[in-house]
Amino acid sequence: MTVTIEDISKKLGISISTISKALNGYADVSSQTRDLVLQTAQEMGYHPNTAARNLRRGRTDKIGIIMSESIVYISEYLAEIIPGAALTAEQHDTNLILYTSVDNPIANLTRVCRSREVDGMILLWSSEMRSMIDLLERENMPYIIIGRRSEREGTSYIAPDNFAGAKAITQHLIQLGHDRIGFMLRPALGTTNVDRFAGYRAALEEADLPLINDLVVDTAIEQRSGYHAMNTLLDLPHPPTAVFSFHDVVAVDAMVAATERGLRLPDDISITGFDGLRSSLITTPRLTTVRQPLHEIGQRTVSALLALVEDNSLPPIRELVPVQLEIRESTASPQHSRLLLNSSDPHTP
Amino acid sequence: MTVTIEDISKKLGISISTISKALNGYADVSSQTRDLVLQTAQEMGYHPNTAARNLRRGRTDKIGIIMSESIVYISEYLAEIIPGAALTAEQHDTNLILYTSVDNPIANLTRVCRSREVDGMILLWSSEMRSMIDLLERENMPYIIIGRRSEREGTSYIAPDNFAGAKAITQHLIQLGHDRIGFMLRPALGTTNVDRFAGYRAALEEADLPLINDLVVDTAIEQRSGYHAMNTLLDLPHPPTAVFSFHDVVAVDAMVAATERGLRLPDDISITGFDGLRSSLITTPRLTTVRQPLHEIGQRTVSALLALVEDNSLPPIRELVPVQLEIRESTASPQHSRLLLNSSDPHTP
DNA sequence: ACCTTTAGCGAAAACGATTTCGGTAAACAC
DNA sequence: GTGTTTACCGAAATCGTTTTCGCTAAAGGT
Repeated sequence: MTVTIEDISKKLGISISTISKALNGYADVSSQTRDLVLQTAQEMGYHPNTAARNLRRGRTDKIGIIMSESIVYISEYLAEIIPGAALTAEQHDTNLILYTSVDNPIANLTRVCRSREVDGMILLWSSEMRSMIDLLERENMPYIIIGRRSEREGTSYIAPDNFAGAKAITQHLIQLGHDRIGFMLRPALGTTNVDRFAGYRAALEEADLPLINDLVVDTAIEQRSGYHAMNTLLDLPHPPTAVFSFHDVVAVDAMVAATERGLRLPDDISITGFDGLRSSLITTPRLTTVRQPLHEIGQRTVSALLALVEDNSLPPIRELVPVQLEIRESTASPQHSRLLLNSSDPHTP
Repeated sequence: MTVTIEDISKKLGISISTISKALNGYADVSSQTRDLVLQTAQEMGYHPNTAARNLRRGRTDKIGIIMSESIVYISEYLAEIIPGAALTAEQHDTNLILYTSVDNPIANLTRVCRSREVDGMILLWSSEMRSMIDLLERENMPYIIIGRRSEREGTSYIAPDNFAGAKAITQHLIQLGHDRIGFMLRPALGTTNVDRFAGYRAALEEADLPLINDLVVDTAIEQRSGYHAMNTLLDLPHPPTAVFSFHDVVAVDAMVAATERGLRLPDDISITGFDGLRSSLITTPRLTTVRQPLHEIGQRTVSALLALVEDNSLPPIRELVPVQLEIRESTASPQHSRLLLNSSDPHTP
């Protein structure tokens, strides 16, 4: 059925070892036999059996990417990261294996490590991140965190520059004339949340604007949490004229809430997103946002991980990838905002 | 480092073969030693080496999904299919390997087949589909097409019921009172295009409405092709009052074109999508569309493929998955459409 | 003419599991 | 007491590679 190295050996009357060496570019084989072997292998359609090769070499040329149940559904984000990662992997003769750890992530990851199924692991955000890293360290499995800065010593990551992005978009709002700018947190997202909030705060500080606690509200991962957060802000006696949403999806919810209250976008209230997903392009008005180069993040993550696979004693790789402010139509000057004229009753503007 | 079956053997003073048999549930091992082995394996954190097991069993417990360069970027669609597939695979102790065949799909797929890297293959739409199938047949590799009906004899597929969906959404427009309904084709998509167009035509026929050739326009895969198609329709001396877009992304483009011409949605013109992607939910107004159960399609595809892996002599598996009409705010009665009042000059309604 | 290097090749040992086949001892049949 | 079954176990073959090590013959050095 499938052609093995032995088939070539028999056909050519050359030993198996020489065949293998010819195919793998060893020096102790004459160029004459090498050419013969190469050509015959090609003709016979020979490709080395993956399992046998992996077993002998102790290497699989596969890297895994593990996603927790919740992130499986954050599809827009993944949908851009993963192609970037897969394409880059393939350029290095490596493939991507998808792991979804629904029931028991740690047990699953343990199996993957101990069965030596992959050479390295990409970690997406997960609530079990800490114990996953513990495990990977114990098992001496190379890994890298994608899309999220980690403060843990020795870990590698490729993440967007959330601080710079958040600062830039806040400055944009300030330049438009806003001085009451809401911020929608996402505490569950750890350093991502910390950094974006820090960028927001830094921009306010530099402009000598106060940080107003009432204008900072939480959002959760569940659906439509941006809708509720927006309503909370608009219920304030003195609501903001601009809102920096933690990310695009939340911003879309927020736009719905604002529109339902009869507010005009962006004249009455400016709303921004973050991440630059496709969603941000098809709202009306289109969202001003910060675009993460997700495709590039996927690429660089794989490159970095493969470097770690080559040499696991490398110092940790930690990169913040520059992001891009995308000014669109969801932000404007607050000068004609009805929220300013009659701020005590935003329900009937 | 990693614990092998031999380590257990030495520790317990039991032969390797007995260990293996205990682990794999063979009958000729006493329940006493079985328990002992199982417990010891657990304690030692033993997991069988994947490569060794694959080599011996001639099976990898991996299935591949191959996507062509172009589809890599159709992210919203993939983003729902793939999680469904990955989750289901994992429930069957199988994992998904992602292949992106950029430069040379056939060479890539050949390698995957001949190196026996996977047990089966999922095929997404690709322009090279035909030669891929030829190859898979030759190599006797189980495969299934996802998301697209195939007319080729002997092939298996899981696809949405495009005909029924298209018919339902056209009937919805007819019931609203439209009698000039545009249709945006996507000839590149083969049977998908054929079926959706057939559904459209069937609905017209049943309602005794004529099929008007001018109202049927092409769209291509490139960006914004829906924008141009919409303009073509609106430039007609007698434009349609409703447009059935081939899919949601095209519909979004079409909405932009209509809005730019000062038309009100849905009063002046009704626009529908197809597929029910996230995009369709966040436009203003939200798109009436046909929702494909993408997650379920992913699940069923994997289940079917695994069945074929078990027994490749099975008759082909061909399923059309029911779809769901989602009526939202982008469609309405044409009774107040300005396109009807002044149909010769839609530019200045 | 003798010793040393070099080029090219093949035998054989891994890699870590699964699975076949035969063997032993106890249980059973008669 | 002999023959047969049964329950349990282990030796060894096997999957298809890679890689080490030794061998032969030719080439080179003096």
